Amino acid sequence: MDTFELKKVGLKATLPRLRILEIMERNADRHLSAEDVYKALIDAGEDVGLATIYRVLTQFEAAGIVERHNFDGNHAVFEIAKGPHHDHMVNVDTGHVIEFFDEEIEKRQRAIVEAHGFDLQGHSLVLFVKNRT
Amino acid sequence: MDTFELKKVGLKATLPRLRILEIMERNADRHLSAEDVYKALIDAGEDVGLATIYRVLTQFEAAGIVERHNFDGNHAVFEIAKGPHHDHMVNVDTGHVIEFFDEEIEKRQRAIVEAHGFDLQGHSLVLFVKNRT
DNA sequence: ATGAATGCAAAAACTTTGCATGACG
DNA sequence: CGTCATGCAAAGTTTTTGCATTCAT
Repeated sequence: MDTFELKKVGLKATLPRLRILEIMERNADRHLSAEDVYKALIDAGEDVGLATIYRVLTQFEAAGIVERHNFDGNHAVFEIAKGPHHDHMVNVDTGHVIEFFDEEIEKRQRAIVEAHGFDLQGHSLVLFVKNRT
Repeated sequence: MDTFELKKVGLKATLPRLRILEIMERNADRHLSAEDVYKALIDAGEDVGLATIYRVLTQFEAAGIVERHNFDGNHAVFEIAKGPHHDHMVNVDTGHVIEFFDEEIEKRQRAIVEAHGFDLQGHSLVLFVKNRT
């Protein structure tokens, strides 16, 4: 049960939160918008409000349970925070999202930030790609 | 005069477009929202509509005159497309944006995309940093 | 029991669009 | 002059908020 997962981060184990967490886990390989989660729950016969999805996903983000991304500037998508950090490649033809990790890039980022006298808090890297013709 | 700059990319040299281009050039070191540009023009006594700012900035983007960024997911900012490509560092304490370029990162990006069998169309890299305490 | 969480509807924030008028080439 | 661009206002999207009710502990 995910109940413990929620209590662990100080969130009451309410039904909507459990359902949303289930959806996110069941779609661990995808990036879902708030609307996507909402539709999935409505389709499953749950009685939930879109506002709750937004509120809960924001709480999950703060708790480190999910990550929020803005691949396009129009709407946010969420993915469950599974294991190690990774960045994303978006296929502009299909919309598909591919995950990748490159230690070299991570290392350079840290070096650059150091050199400017800052601490790195986080980063967002998205590569926009096309199928090779 | 910027008239030629506009005609060069196939845009009629209208007054609003010239004014907007001026603002962008005068603030080449900043990242302005559509609202910022709008206010600057209103303050300068120009009679312009916010819708025009959005339309023109979108055209400028398509023409390669400006670049659009989404540092946060809430609103777009624009900067004049000056010289060579660069990425951005956002100071989360102050909101300041610092530009940087790293050939190593660029190179790795190309290599990663190659390895996945794609063509790189573009990328978005933002480092979120904090003042060292 | 009691404070937190929810659903609904309304509002907010940003951006786009329809249309009549006005400006560019 | 014909067309394209503009301003205004209205509509569209996505996300947030207020409030009465319900739920978890």
